[in-house]
Amino acid sequence: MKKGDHLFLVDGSGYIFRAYHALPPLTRKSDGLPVGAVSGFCNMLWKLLRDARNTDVGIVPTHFAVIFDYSSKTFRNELFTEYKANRTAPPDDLIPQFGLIRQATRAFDLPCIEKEGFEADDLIATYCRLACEAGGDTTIISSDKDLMQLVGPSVQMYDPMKDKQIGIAEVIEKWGVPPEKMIDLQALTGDSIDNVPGVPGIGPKTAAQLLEEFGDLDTLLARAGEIKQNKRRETILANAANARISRELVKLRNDVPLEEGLESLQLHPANGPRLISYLKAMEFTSLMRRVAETTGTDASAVEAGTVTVDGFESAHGPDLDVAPKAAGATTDTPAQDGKTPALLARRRAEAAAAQKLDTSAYRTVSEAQALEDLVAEAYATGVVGLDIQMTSIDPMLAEITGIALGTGAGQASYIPVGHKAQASDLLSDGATPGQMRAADVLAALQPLLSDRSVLKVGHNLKNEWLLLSRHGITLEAFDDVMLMSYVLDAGSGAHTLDALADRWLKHSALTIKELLGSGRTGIGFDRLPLERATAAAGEQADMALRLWAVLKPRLVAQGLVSIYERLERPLIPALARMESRGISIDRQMLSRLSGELAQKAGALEDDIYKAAGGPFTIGSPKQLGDILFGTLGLPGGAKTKTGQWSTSAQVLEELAAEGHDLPRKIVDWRQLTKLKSTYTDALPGYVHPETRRVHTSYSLASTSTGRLSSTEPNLQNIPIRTAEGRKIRTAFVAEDGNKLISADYSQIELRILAHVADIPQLKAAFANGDDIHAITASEMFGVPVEGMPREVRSRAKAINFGIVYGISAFGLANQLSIPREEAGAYIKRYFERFPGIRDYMDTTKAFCREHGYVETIFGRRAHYPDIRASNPSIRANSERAAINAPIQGSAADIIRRAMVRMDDALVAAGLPDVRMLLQVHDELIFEAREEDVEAAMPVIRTVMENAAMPAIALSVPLQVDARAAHNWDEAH
DNA sequence: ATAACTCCGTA
DNA sequence: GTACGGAGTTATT
Repeated sequence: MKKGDHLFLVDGSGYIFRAYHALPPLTRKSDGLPVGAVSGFCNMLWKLLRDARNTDVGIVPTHFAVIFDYSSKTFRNELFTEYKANRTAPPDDLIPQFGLIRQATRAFDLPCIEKEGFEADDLIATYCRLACEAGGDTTIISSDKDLMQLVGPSVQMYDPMKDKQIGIAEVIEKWGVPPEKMIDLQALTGDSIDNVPGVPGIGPKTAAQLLEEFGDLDTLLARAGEIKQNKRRETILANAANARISRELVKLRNDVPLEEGLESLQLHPANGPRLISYLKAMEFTSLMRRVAETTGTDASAVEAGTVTVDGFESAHGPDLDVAPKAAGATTDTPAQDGKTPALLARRRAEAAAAQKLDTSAYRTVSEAQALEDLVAEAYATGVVGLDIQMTSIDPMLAEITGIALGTGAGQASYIPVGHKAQASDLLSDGATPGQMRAADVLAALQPLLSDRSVLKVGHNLKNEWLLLSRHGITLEAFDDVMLMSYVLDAGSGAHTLDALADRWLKHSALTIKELLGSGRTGIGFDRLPLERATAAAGEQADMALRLWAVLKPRLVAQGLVSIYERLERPLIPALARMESRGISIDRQMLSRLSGELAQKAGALEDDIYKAAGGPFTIGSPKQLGDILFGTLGLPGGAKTKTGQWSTSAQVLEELAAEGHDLPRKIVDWRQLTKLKSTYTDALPGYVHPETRRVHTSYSLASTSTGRLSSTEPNLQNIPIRTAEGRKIRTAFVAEDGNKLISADYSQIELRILAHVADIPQLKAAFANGDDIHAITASEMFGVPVEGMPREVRSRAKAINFGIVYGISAFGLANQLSIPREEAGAYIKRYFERFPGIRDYMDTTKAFCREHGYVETIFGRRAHYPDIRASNPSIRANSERAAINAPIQGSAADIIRRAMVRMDDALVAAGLPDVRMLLQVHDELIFEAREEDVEAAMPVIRTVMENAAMPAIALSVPLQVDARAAHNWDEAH
């Protein structure tokens, strides 16, 4: 063991008792063997081994051991016969689990350590000392206070059930003394369960206070006479001997002679087949599935091992230790060289493409017994496809039409609940017969949907999540194939279910259009005959499940599991909650604004017609172009790609600057009509009939960079730049007694650029809180920051933005309205002053050319297949996008992390009523009761500013500005 | 009815 | 120069 290594020591015995009491009882299905604690233990080990990085530990171990008590007799009984004497025998259903847990440890291929005469705690103390001497760090997996004395600079504890780290600060917080005084504290308080006498009447608070005052136990006992409180002084004096004995009992021995040295605790890759063999024998289906996925083992090829059970009649009968009877899996060293998951992924893809999708076995479920059987089948499989058909694409408005569950390839069931008579049957509008009541179906499915041990696989499950939450059901344990595809293939190909089925299953699914028709003649899914509905909905659930089998191994093979699990999947509940909360708008104000805008636009229209010599459709660029550049003979500028004269704002502005009247009026008219049609007229139409609020929908998978997008309505493009536009923002308001809080990252993309390109001047400027554009201008033009002309700073600002967008001389020239040569000179100058930026751009382009994608600082990928295009213009487009994506995408990842943590952080801060409502790329908008606002703002800022941690320690600080007001305009 | 195009609102 | 979504017009189906 060496410096940088990290040893995990699991307190196995401690865990057994804790898990037994904390976790719900669980028995092996086939024979009723109690296995709750074993299951908890296995899940915990797997989590620590596979993704300790994703727990509060945040570290991947290099060494690992599980430590057990050998027996209840130890050297402490010689010191004090009554030690642990009043321990009662463990409960009957816990007894068989002791042996099973040791077997589990061996199945995990981990050292299982115990020693006669010593407690597990002594062994842990000894390994801690050895690791410390070797320069390594240690994490003790336990929350037992008896072990807290070991905590120090290189030793921490971790509570796996609460996902909480315990370091020096946490010990002090909990007990009021630092770890090295824990022994003295426990000597004073004693422990009734272990029969450690201590001093009667002294609890942790008093003990901490005494130790604070006297320093340590010996000093306290020597100077006990000085204690003012009579009773306390007397009991301490009378129990001094007990305190000293107690100290010996609680003090851990760190000199236990060990058979296994640190080197034998070195962690090696999981033995997939061996572990699966054990898990199969224990019938831990869902963990087995996860292990199989991750290690690239075909679980069906591994036979269940045998487990020995003491003190319990097992149907599996007695046998030796766990051992796979057949190592039928692909390899014994899965995941070791990275080839196996890739192989598995490829094999799965081939199998999926080869297997024809057969819908003939789909069933329609219309009675309680069949539904019950279906639920039982789902539990047995452990993973099901899920698709809910709704009456609207908007889950805030939709009712349930039917629910499809896929239980295996070609196996799906559809439970119709909301089908109505067919459209052709105009006379009856009643419900189709053969359907259960929605409420009964939901009640029957609720346990399954909320059960963490059964994985629900669907496509774009945010809608399902939101709909179910409206019915009081929390969807737990789900995977979303759309998000998996997005993580794997953002930038190359669509992520719709149809597209994925086409790509991976070589199956062309029925499109909505084919199924329901469209437009006037189209019907709703609820008008479909049950037979066709079953085929269509079953197919969706079936496809989702099959796609999962293809995409999950690909995630593993490409090392993208963490992105998916940290940055994508948890956003489903987070966004669903935001969408369902919605935001309040002032409809009166919008209607008043509409009137004003109409009046102003109308006045302009008259002027425009006069100047043009007659009425025409101002909104038609074609007609407008004809009039401006034909009839009126103004000098035309740019052309559009179809050869028309461009009438863009930029062209019109230039004409206006030359003294022409009409173009200015057109620009103004366009602005007014844009605001009216897109915002003041459209927004009220989105107010929900019941909540009276506007509920946007966020799309998680529609950008190439990782940003979200917002639709129906798009609340990410509400005006702000012009005074006229800002009025629209003031119509976004808080409820009475509440305020809106807007918190936005300041210059997050430039900060990320400074970090990834490692630019000393920019990093220093951000660290000092300087004006970044002024610093840039100063570097480039040699002008001092003090008294810098506005014009100089704003040029530098445009260049900074340009850099983030993958600058070109052409683009910068356009932006600044300067000749291209001048823009080119600026860029050259910029690269001279900041050579790191050019390096970043060159290496990013080269990386993208080599791999076909670029990565954010967290490892999210964005693909640019055109990066190798022979057409220079297409290639250059991809290059700029590739330069921008890591920056824009990293910023998107950071705010995603903040959003994932936000609700919990607010609850933990005692602010459960503060609601996150909107995200606008670098801004989050909340609604809070007025009395909560002051407390909420620092919590929000802290979560946002620390969102990159602990995964990435940015070399530049993040800064968040937060403001509260009654409306969005004033809050921003 | 749908698609393409142009324009413009945001970060 | 990056990333989006939506409205309106026009041409096509």
